[in-house]
Amino acid sequence: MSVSENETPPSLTALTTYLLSKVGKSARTRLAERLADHGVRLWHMAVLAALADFGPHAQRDLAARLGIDPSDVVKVIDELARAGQVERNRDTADRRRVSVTLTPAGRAALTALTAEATAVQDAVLAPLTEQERVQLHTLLTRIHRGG
Amino acid sequence: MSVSENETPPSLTALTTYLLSKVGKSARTRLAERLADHGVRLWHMAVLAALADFGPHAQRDLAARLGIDPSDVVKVIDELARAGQVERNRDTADRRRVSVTLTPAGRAALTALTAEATAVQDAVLAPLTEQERVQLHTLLTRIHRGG
DNA sequence: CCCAATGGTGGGTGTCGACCTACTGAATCT
DNA sequence: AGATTCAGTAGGTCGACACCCACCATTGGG
Repeated sequence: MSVSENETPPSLTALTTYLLSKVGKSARTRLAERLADHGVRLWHMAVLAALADFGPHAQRDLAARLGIDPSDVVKVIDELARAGQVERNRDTADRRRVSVTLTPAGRAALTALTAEATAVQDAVLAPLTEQERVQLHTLLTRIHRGG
Repeated sequence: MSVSENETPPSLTALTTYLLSKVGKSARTRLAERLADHGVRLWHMAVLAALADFGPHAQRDLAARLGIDPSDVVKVIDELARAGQVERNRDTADRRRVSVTLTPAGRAALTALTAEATAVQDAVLAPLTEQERVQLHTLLTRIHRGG
């Protein structure tokens, strides 16, 4: 039985693509696990964040902003509303639209979720110094905006 | 109708966790699409890479190295074998084991797939300078080894 | 006033990855 | 030889995610 079976093939680690997808997935998974303890998934947090940052949205606008299907937004909002973190109100001007608003409970939930995300971040970025973390964040931001 | 509905919530982009998972997913998805043109998925490439870098493996060892379930390795190897990129041979010493070997066709396939990965990489990392790409790769490598 | 377009809703589909179980043939231990 | 462990295999489950279509209420244009 050979000794070294733990190492990832260098052919893969040589590819930034691979590292990106691997590390990203690790971050994603860990975060998802933490969020699950709060009974939410990643999209719930994204919706709460969008509402906190930009105020009330029509559901259609939420879908556009977050890049998800409108019919999926419905389901996420359903669950957030059931948890009292979000409020649905028919738009008085255009009664087809539903305006979604963050409740105080929702804002509190977002704070808690953000704390979880930060915790995961500390764990994932443990091997890096403070300065390197900033560096990484800057690089990722550039990529994110550009692509 | 508000003007700015395209921006991602700052609450999210402030989290390296978020950027990591988002950018990582983007890389993953793009790569998967390219690989699909060759009729393979990510695991196929990983297996080919492992065989190229470390030589023949028992299927069990492949599973251990890549961190996937042995029963899933079977399916991947099935497909690679059907494509003639890999050879199954019973280990003469321990006839329970199946030694999996890379064929020349497999090596050629890996080269092609690596080229695709590099292409995706260029696209994803387009906003970065050469030096920054190296920087990013170094940081990711540290994280990958550490976590 | 009728018709087309729009926002929201419910339901269903397909893929993918991770996982789990039962079974086989072979090796190993006693 | 018998019992136990191990490698591989076939099969199914489950959750997440993305996507799609049909339907309803409403709006706005001709």
